[in-house]
Parts: sequence; structure tokens; C-alpha cells
Amino acid sequence: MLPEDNVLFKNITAEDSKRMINCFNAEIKKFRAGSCITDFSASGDKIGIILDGSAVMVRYDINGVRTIVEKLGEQSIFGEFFTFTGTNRNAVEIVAETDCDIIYFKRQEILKRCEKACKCHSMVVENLLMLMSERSIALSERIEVLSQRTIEEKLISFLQITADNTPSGQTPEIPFSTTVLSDYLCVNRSALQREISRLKKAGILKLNKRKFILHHFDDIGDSTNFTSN
Amino acid sequence: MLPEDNVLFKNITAEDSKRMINCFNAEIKKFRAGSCITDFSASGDKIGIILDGSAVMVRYDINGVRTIVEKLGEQSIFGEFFTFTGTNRNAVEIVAETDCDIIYFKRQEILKRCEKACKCHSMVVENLLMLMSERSIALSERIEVLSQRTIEEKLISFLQITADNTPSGQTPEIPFSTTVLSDYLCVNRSALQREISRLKKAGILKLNKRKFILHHFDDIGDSTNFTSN
DNA sequence: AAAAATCTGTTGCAATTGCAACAAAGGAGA
DNA sequence: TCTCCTTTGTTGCAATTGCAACAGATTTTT
Repeated sequence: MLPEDNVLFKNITAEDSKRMINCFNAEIKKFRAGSCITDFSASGDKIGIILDGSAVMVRYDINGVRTIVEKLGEQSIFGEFFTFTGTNRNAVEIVAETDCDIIYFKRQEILKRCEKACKCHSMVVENLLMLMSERSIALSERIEVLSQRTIEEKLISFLQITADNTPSGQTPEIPFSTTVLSDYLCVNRSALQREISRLKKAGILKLNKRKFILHHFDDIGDSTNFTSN
Repeated sequence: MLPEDNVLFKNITAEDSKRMINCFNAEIKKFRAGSCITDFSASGDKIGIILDGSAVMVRYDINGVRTIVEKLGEQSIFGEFFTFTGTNRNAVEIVAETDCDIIYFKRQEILKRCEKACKCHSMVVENLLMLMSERSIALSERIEVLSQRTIEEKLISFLQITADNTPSGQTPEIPFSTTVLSDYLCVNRSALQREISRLKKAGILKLNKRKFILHHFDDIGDSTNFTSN
């Protein structure tokens, strides 16, 4: 994706966008799949936006237990400005899933009064506001999932939200492998597998590779019914 | 607190703030302790800020299980703009803990180009950005806690973050009763109580009413040690 | 194409957590 | 002060989840 096409410059002409990228001293960096994009130990207060590729924010606690904090796709933003980077008891990193192009801005550059009083400046700030709003909502969704009490509820909640966020006409898709999904739901992998198998046997979940259909179980009411066999 | 003293008007004179409160058509409402401030079913896209008092964002799922989503103190902001309001499978509400004064803004009023081109406008937007940043970090902290795998880890993580956020010189304090805390950590109350008792017996946690001291257990390394007796 | 590595799916067993029931302590209001 | 109600603290038992080990499937590398 062209740097000037990133979401921060929505509603701004390509010409102005290019000018601002200069004005902001933005940098573009490339990362290979699997490499660490940021480790939040010395990131300063840069704001990153993924132009191409995808990444995940992961945390390793002192026992080496991995948690997938967030999935970052194209146009996702990240930075210390938005993220609790944890105590010294754990390390938060952003790891490239695929090859990635990232554009970095300095937070002060975006926030400071533009000496040239460029009129597009406040549009950028508004765009940033919208991005942060979306991010807040995404974090809220994550909390919704994690606050479910059982693995089955976590899984269904996640699938439901994923399906709701899928454009109509498309088949919803789990953005992770099962192994990674278990680190996202913060549960044991084989216990998660057990629940997936149960839901499949009960006919509630159809799963083909990563594409899935979740049948409405609203009318069932009490999901513990499924656990009977 | 005076309406013009709210965080949205930081770095803006009282005079200008008052003018903008008019310009934005802000409303101030009072709520009694225990009453419902918002139920997110018809809140439109208003942004609320707590001027006085405290509240909690709660969710009830279809089985009536309660989750404390967020604790809101003075100067906290809330609104559909920031929050995943859930599927139709649950109800999210904000409930006043104490008597509350709330100021409401309409999102469009804050975001729209000010016809009078008032110069303070972009400062408000920047302040809003800072507030959202803080909120994102708070949500990240919540995810950090909920992503812990055991009750003991959830509890310690929560206490650690609470202690870290306490100004030095003050004794850290749990902002909830144990019963409510269990709904915040999304675990069973008596199971939580069991863990609290364990940590107290092990000398790691001192708890007096809601004030606590968490002794450094970094040097212990493996917290499962405490479970032995 | 073969070998290596990773991921999926399954299961028995152990550990943790939830549930229910109850006693004791603390607080609010009559 | 007494009563009622909520919260704290405890425990046995049941349900859920984690763990480990393994077989088969799938993907990647050589």
C-alpha cells in the first residue's frame, strides 16, 4: 500500500498526504515474517501503522507462557501510546506474521501545532481519533471474550464477534491457527480442542480449515446441554 | 467539580471553556447512587465525563452472570464511541456507585469543524486524544489481568498494577469489595477468597479492609510454591 | 520425493476452579 | 440496642481445565 493511502490520511488528497509525511518526518521500514517489529523496551513514543502484511502483539510472562494480545492487520495502528507495556514481569513484542511494511510517526509531530498551520493537520488528528476509537472498541471486544467464564463461552463469544465483524456475503474465518487461538483465548490448547470437537459433534459449529459457520444456539439457552455427550 | 474544570478542557482558560460548553450544547445530569446512568441501548453517540462521584460499567449475560467491565472514577470518560456494547446476548450498563454528576457532549459537536473556527477547538480534540490514550492503556491493563491463566496470577497481576498506579507515599487500595472484585477478575468468589487466604497465610499479601501491601515475590519465581500449604 | 517440523485431534489423569451451604463478622436502619 | 442484610471466610464435592503423551494430518524444507 502506498504510504499516503494509510488511514491516517483519510479525506486528505494524495498530494497533501505526501507533503505531511515529509512534514512529520515519517519513516518506512520493512520486516521479514517472524521478525520482531517492536519490543516496547525502547520504542519511545512512535506510532506505527501497518501498510502491508500482518502481525501479532504477543506477551511472554516470566514463565514463558505466551499470550496473543492483539491481531494487527493492514491499517492497524500500534504504539506505546496505546498499550500497557506491562510490568517488568513480562515482555510485550510485536512480531511480523508475514513480511511487513510499517510506517512510523512520532507522536509529538502529529500532536504539535503545525508551524505552517497546515489545514490538513486537524483532519489527521481527527483520523487518529477515529482509529483510537476503533481500537478501544476492539479492546473492549477482547475483554468481552476474556471475561467469559468457561472455554466454551470464550470460544463462542469470539466466534460470534468474528462473524459479526465479517462483511455479509463472506464466510467468517478464524484469523489464527487453533494453537495460536488458544493463546489468544488464554486457555490450554487441548482443552480448547476438546470444546471445538464437542461443538462440532453437537452440530453447532461447522469448521473447514479456518472458515466456520456458527449455528444460532440462542434458542437453546443453556449451553451446558452440549456437554452431555 | 465545575464543568469547565473537566479534563477535556485542560490547557484552556475557564472563560473559553464555558463558551465551548455552550457551543457544544453540553448537558449536565445528576444521578443517585445505585441508579443506571446509561444502558447503551439508546445512548446515541454521546460522550460522558464524570464530574463528581464514581460508577462501574457492568455487563449481565443471558444467564445473569455479572461482569465488572470497568471502574469509572472522577474525570473518567465513557460512551458508545469507546465501548463494545456487545451482541444482543448481553446488556452493558453504567451504574452509579455514589451520587454522580455527569457532563455529556455529542461526538459530532466535538469533531465537527467549528463554524467560528475557535482556536481552542483543536486543543479539545487533542485532550480527547490523550483521554482515549489513557483509556486504551487502562483497557490493556485489564486484558493483562484477564489473560493470566490462574486465579492467583489474575489476583497478583491486578494488585501489582493497582500498586504501581498508586502515588508513592499512599497505601494501595483495592477499589472494590471482594465480591465485586471476583466479578472484575471473572472468577468465582469463594475460589478467589481461597487464593486471598492462601497469599495471606504465605505472608505475601497483607490486607486491611481494602488497603493492601503486596510483598515482592519476584525472588520466589514460581508462585505454585505457595499452593503447597 | 523424502525428511523434518508443525499443527490437529484424542485421551487419561491431576490440578484448579466452581458451586453450594454454612458460620461469623460487619453495617445499616428501626 | 436489636434486627436484618450484606459481606467475609471456610470447606467438601463436582465440574472444568490443564498437562502430558501420542498418532495422524498437513505444511515446509531439503
